[in-house]
Amino acid sequence: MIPTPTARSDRKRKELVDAAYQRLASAGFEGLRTRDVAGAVGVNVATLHYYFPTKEALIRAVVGHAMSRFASTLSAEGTPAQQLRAHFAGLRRLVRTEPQLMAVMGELALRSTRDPALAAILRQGDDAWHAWLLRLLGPAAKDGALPAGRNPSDVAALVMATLRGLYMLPPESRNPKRGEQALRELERSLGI
Amino acid sequence: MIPTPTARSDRKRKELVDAAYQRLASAGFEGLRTRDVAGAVGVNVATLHYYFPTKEALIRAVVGHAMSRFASTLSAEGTPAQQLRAHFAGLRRLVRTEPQLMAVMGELALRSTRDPALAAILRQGDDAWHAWLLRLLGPAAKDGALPAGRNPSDVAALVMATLRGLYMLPPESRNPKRGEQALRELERSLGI
Amino acid sequence: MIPTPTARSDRKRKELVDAAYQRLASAGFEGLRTRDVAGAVGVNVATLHYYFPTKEALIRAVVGHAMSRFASTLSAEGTPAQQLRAHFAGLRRLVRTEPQLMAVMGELALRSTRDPALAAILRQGDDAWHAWLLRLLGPAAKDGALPAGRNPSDVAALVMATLRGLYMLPPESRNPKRGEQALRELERSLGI
Amino acid sequence: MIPTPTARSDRKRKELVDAAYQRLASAGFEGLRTRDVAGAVGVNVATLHYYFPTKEALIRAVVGHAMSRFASTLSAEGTPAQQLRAHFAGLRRLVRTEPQLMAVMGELALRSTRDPALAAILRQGDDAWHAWLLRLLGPAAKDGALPAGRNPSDVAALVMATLRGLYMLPPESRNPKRGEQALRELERSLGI
DNA sequence: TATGAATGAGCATTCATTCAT
DNA sequence: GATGAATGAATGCTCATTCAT
Repeated sequence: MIPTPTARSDRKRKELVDAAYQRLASAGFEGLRTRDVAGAVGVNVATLHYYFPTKEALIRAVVGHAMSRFASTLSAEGTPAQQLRAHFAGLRRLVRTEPQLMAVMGELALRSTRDPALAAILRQGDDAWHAWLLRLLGPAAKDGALPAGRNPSDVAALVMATLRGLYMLPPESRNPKRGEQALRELERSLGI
Repeated sequence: MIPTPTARSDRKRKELVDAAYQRLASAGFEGLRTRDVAGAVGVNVATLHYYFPTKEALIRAVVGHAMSRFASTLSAEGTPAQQLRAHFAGLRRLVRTEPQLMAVMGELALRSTRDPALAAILRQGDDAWHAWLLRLLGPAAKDGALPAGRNPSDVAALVMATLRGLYMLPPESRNPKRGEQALRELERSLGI
Repeated sequence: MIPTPTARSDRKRKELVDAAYQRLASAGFEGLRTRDVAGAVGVNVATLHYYFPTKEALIRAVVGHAMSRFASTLSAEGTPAQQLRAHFAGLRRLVRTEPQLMAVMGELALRSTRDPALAAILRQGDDAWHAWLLRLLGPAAKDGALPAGRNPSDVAALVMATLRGLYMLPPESRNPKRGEQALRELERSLGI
Repeated sequence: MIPTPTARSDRKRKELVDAAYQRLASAGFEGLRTRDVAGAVGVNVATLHYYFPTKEALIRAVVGHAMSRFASTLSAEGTPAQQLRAHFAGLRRLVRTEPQLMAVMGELALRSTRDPALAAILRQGDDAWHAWLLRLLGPAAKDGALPAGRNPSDVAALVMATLRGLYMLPPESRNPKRGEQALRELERSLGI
């Protein structure tokens, strides 16, 4: 089937968003240039502005893309314990197969200080993540899988903080082996 | 005593570094401008370049400043458990009294992807932090203060990852209450 | 009767010219954009370029439109004195009902410095206007309606200069009441 | 005497304003480019922006320059009739020696439709011009130099409208001889 | 030491124009 | 006839850096 004009146009939009996403991951907001993004897709800068009126609009689209990529990690099946394990495994895999995502999330998080709209979006994602973890940790607490006396909500917050610390800040800034250590220890403390 | 030329010169260097540090915290690398830094100190941009040949050189000095500020958190006295408690309390206080430091550390961490020299410096700090925690957690493990079977080195890595996640990424990107929850849970899990 | 393709095509051309005319009046050459003109008619910019190969061609058409609108003021009936009075009244009315025309004429006049072809067209209009006034003022001079010793050609030139000064330069640049004063005084000096 | 830095800086500012003034006269607002202005002075565009933060600021300075040039025509000595004659002669000379001024005034007048601040400035100039003419025409009316029954204020308004029509719209848009005719006739009607 | 003045290279954005469909 | 998509060449403005004084 020949793609309709709209479909082709949609594809180019996505290509541009993806190119911007890649550049944001590799160069940061500091080094994000519309010309580079356009060039990566093989089009003129003016074409980029045909699809996105401003750089800001492009960035918003990248934010949406990153958030949806991140959200995809939260879908799983099986028992709560299995899902939790799958979540950790999924993140590990994601970091290996698409390290850009975490770099982008880190950039977005840092930028949220100066961009209230972005902050709101990130907080929404944060809430969704917490709610999702809570659904898994609640039953685990009843089963006794979670050490007695631990509040599932607090545990979820701890898990999130740790995973952020591990993944949203680049491994280059740490001793490489320490990431694996921390993750293992976190899993152990959750009994998974 | 009248400050010698060198002493006065040193003071101006420090003023410039501090101004750059503040701007980096508030505007990020993305918004760091030499003119603003010079302006904050009340001197001409050209003067800034007299003290720091390039923007890069200024940034290096800021890195040094931030690292030494951070290292100062690691000095403490008392029993290991007391020191650990003091470390957490110190970080909490630091975040309140000098929130810029963590913002700067986050910016530096993200930048380390594109700046091997910076990455090396951050890794050194990381190692020092880990060693310092290990000195506190080792005895704790022997005392049984740490739950049985937990490897002090892994626990230290977990602590570091969590604190990074909590402090080096800005609170704007999270649900505000979740930070305190995570920190409490971390302390609880360490038995402090 | 269904309009033939050519008739429909002609109508669209006119719509575009009129839209360009309106934009020229309100935004000046400085702010005249082909996209805006096309948008005002509800068509794509490419469609505009189907009818007018270049922006210049569109402008030429606007010039023609403006000149013909202006020429329409010169048709009148009655005695010379009546016609002269009607001319003044017509201009007054025109300024009220179609202020764009004078704005456009002003823009064109200013542009004529850099556009010899336009200058030639305007001079033609100028000559026609002068000839027409002369036809009215000549008899008036013989009747003694014009003060003795006044050369009708010179008087016509004076009338034209004054009306240009009053109408082709926007009222915003003057004290508003001064326009009516000048016009009244001009009429009085002509004995009408 | 060696010019102080400020004096040299002032000179460059003036050079830039003058270059902008010339470009505005020759190319209009439509064709006014900061790069051209800078180039005419032999400096980089960035230098232009060192002196004038925005193009608008430069334009404001040009407005001030043009207004003061224009105001200089209003200073004269002698009897009212002599001054009036000198005013006309001065304008004639100005048009010959500095035709740019009138072109610029025309551009400013046209722009005043879209620039309220500019409109206010032009109206001030208009008021000053009217007041000045009134001071000359009032005595003339008493002397009987002005035909009986003519209101000096109205006559002044007529003079201004005519001179605007003659000078602020470029001669290219008219039959060249008509300008001189109109001016002569105006002078004759004023008895000078 | 300090600065006013200057700049090259670059940046996001604009705009008339083109062309395949 | 009409349009969505694309672009080359600007355009106003920025910024780290240089240099004569």
